[in-house]
Amino acid sequence: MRGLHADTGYLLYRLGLRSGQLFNTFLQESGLRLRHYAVLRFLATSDGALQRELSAQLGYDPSAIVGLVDDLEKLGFAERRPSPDDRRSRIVVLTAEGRTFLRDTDEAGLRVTNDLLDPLDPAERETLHGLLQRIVEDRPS
Amino acid sequence: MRGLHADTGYLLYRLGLRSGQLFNTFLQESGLRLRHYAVLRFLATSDGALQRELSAQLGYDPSAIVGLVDDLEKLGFAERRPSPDDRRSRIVVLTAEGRTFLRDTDEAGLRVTNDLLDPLDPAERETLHGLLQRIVEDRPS
DNA sequence: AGCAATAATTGTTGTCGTCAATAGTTGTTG
DNA sequence: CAACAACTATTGACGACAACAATTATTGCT
Repeated sequence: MRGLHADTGYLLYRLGLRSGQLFNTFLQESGLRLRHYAVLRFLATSDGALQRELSAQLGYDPSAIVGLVDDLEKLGFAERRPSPDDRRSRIVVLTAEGRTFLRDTDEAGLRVTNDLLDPLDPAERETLHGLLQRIVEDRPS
Repeated sequence: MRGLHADTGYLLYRLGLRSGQLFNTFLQESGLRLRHYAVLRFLATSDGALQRELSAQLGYDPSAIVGLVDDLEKLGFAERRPSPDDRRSRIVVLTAEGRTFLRDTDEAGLRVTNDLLDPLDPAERETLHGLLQRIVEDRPS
């Protein structure tokens, strides 16, 4: 019988852990963690999102979003604005500082990924990326 | 700027989480978790391993191994034996019950992985597996 | 004999995910 | 239009989990 190392699902699990660790150590100096970074980058694409949208799109619990946005507000990278349509909702938007931060750390983030994918050549990375994306998109969460 | 979803490292992180969750829910009924299962399957290949070997090979902290082996012993799936060479070390071996458990759950485990990789055809799964294995083997931990 | 290194263990800390509960607001419908 | 159900953000609690530091017993070195 072969070890669990041979199973693709387990490989994904192990690599996911390692990837998360790499990202977190890279973000450490800025006081953020991976989840903050994910929120920031999502905000950069959407230009304003309700917290429940962040929750749904990123797969984090609504209660987790609260703390993340709190932290980002404290750092001045994002802010909550009242929704004109619904007074229950808050619209979270990226600030100018947040945008600057993203631009400054963009290449550093890519370097982390490049480091992880070191043993693969560019074509293989492209292949891997495509396969992973197909799996993710199959059942979004 | 594209969202973090587009980054391969982040995709790995997200899929790793999902894969771990799937495995854990599958193992739930047996009272085990993913890490227990990894230990069991490693023991099945090696027929006896020191705890520090489990730690090194599986990438878990030595202190984590203690609890895992404790649980496996309580369930009767593994046991600690004194090492004849070194009284500090314990040799962890799979019991007959542990072997039976592995045989019974083997196909269920494969089904979990198949479920996760549903959108990929067999050739693509092989490709993905090969790429992931290359990354894992590059810097084992 | 003395001292550094090692194996297993314990304890601590911070993060994470999930779930329950609440306050305020909106939508529905009887 | 009044009562009630559903929704939004928030708070709080709990267990699972990973990463580290510290401890004990043992071994190897010299």
